[in-house]
Amino acid sequence: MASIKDVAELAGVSKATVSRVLNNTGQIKDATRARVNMAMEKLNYRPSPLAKSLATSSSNTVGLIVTSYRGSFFSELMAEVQEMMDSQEKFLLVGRGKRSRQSEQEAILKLMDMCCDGLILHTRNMYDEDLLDLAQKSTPFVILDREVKGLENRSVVYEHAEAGRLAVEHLIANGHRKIACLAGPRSRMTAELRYAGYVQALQDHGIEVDEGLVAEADYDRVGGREAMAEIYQRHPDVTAVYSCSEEMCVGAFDFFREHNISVPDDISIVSFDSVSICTMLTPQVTTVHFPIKEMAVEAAQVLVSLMSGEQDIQPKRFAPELRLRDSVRRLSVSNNNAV
Amino acid sequence: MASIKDVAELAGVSKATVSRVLNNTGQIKDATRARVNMAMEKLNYRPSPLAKSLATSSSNTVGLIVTSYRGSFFSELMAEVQEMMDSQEKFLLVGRGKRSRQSEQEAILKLMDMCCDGLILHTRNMYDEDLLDLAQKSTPFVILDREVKGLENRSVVYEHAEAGRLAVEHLIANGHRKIACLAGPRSRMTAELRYAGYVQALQDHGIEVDEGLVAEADYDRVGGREAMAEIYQRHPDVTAVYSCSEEMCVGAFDFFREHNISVPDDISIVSFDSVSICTMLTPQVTTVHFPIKEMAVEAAQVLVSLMSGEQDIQPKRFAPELRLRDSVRRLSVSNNNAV
DNA sequence: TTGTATGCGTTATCAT
DNA sequence: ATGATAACGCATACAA
Repeated sequence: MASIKDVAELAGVSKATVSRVLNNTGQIKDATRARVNMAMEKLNYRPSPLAKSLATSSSNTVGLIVTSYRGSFFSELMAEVQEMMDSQEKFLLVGRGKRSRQSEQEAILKLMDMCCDGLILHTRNMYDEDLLDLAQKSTPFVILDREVKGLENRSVVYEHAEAGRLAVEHLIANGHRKIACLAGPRSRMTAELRYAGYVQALQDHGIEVDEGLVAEADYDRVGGREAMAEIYQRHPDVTAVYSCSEEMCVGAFDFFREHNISVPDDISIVSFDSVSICTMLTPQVTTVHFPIKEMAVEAAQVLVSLMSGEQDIQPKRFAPELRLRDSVRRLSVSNNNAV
Repeated sequence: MASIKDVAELAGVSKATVSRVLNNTGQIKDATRARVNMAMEKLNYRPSPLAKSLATSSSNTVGLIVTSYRGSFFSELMAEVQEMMDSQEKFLLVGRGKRSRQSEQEAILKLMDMCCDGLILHTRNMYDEDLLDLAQKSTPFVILDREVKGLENRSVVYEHAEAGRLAVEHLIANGHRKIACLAGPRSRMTAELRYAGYVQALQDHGIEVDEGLVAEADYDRVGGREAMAEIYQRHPDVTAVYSCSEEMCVGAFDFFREHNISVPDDISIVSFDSVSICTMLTPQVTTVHFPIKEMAVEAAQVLVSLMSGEQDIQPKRFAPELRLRDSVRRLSVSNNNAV
């Protein structure tokens, strides 16, 4: 608990001088620098980040805000951001906006109170206007996986709709017409976009959208199983499913296992995927990859640029990519009872 | 950016009074309290946690230290701890000790510098003596998944060896004798214990330990696949495998898939598991469950008790539990070419 | 019930 | 090249 004062006394200099050697600022005689360093050593001195932050209104810290701490998706995101920040000697603070607009805003304020030098926002419930308001404050931030008009240069985005279209297109190209959709919660923009991609692909091929083939779940495993069950009950004749999250895909497999439905013989499936859970299933499932790691790194890099004062940044946009595996069967024309 | 001073002025009181209403301390006339609250409201006042921490040497914060941010194991741990701390209105700070003793110590010091009120340590490389030293300081902490002599009342432990024994015992009970072991890194105590359980079970049944059936990997998926390949090459006649981590189990399944080896027809497998990855595989694999979530909650609760000054706490001990599923086949006696 | 004054551990401005 | 000193925003012991 030695403070800068103790060091100063032991070294026979003033606090100011100690502060200078600490921060390598100003000109210091080698001899005194040595004395100061000795004193620090001897006292086992550790500067207080709290005091420093209070004095400078900065903290060598960046904040990451997410909606949940659960699952590999989050941990990979966090890991990538921290690793990027390691090179900047910055510490990562993470906060969680539960499921409400207000909660997310509070999390942000909390991190700002702690004087984070920058923020990465992977939030889901705040309004665009909230973000616009936030941009008025001085703390730089970048928005992960969301495009806000007016904040394009701070948004790291992914083409969810195009990704969904790609996935469903693949199913259609393989002769499928009765395609189920395991959709995410309507309230989430990205879920809406993924669903839009489904609709788009069907329309492109003149296939009517049948609401009975669509079921909504909370992006999670049990939700996926239940949604799959629901659809199967209504449409035992589905030949393929498009899953909007990897967890729901696992849930679908749970259902298939329980009912002895074989993939891809009895049913084909394509899923979104970000932490490769889909490659653990048997058979490995064909996916559209959502590159959360790369996006996290990009967000971190953009933030670093922002914090160092750069202005005109054009964050990379991430395009979807289809990863062909073994969960899609080509439907022979005879089986094809479509349009 | 309004400070307590601004509030005081606007309310026409002293800073001390504002501080009092802020912390609900002392006696305050309702009228003044109201004025102060109004002023806070009007100024959009937010107390600075930094200044508060500096003044009080506490922060309403607890620290969690882990070795890696990757994977569901970590995120579930973090999520559980945060949820427990929510009820205490405490914020969670998380730090990462990379892979060295020193790095872990630094992470701890860093969190202490931030004035964490308590620490949960899920570290792997620090020495027992380091922990003993740490106990001299005033910051309370609890050790997760490690038993340190002299710190039993701060250790939340799991019986890894017994868990391993249980798993292998199950294989043996089903007639297996040639049992491979996908072991974790020797350097990790828990890996060592899990391996010890393997040895114990074999010895209990008079089965000789064959080093050729054992391969070490880094607890991860690719490591598991490689280890499995290695063993298979040496011993194509293995009938069962004991996997010391769920990720390695996934890796083993990768190998099986590549070589058309069927579970449990061609080979049986039992694995450690903590975030239920093993239930995503086909067939679902029989596991010994490592209850990370429950242990995280227990650790958090013990820490809360510690922080509130309680002394004689006896943390719960966690016993292993076998979860029977579909990855183990009973070997008929005729197939049994063992001792 | 409220105010004054001091300290927490830094940085930073202004002298010297 | 170095020292004195005033912030930073809060808590708290002591007065009143």
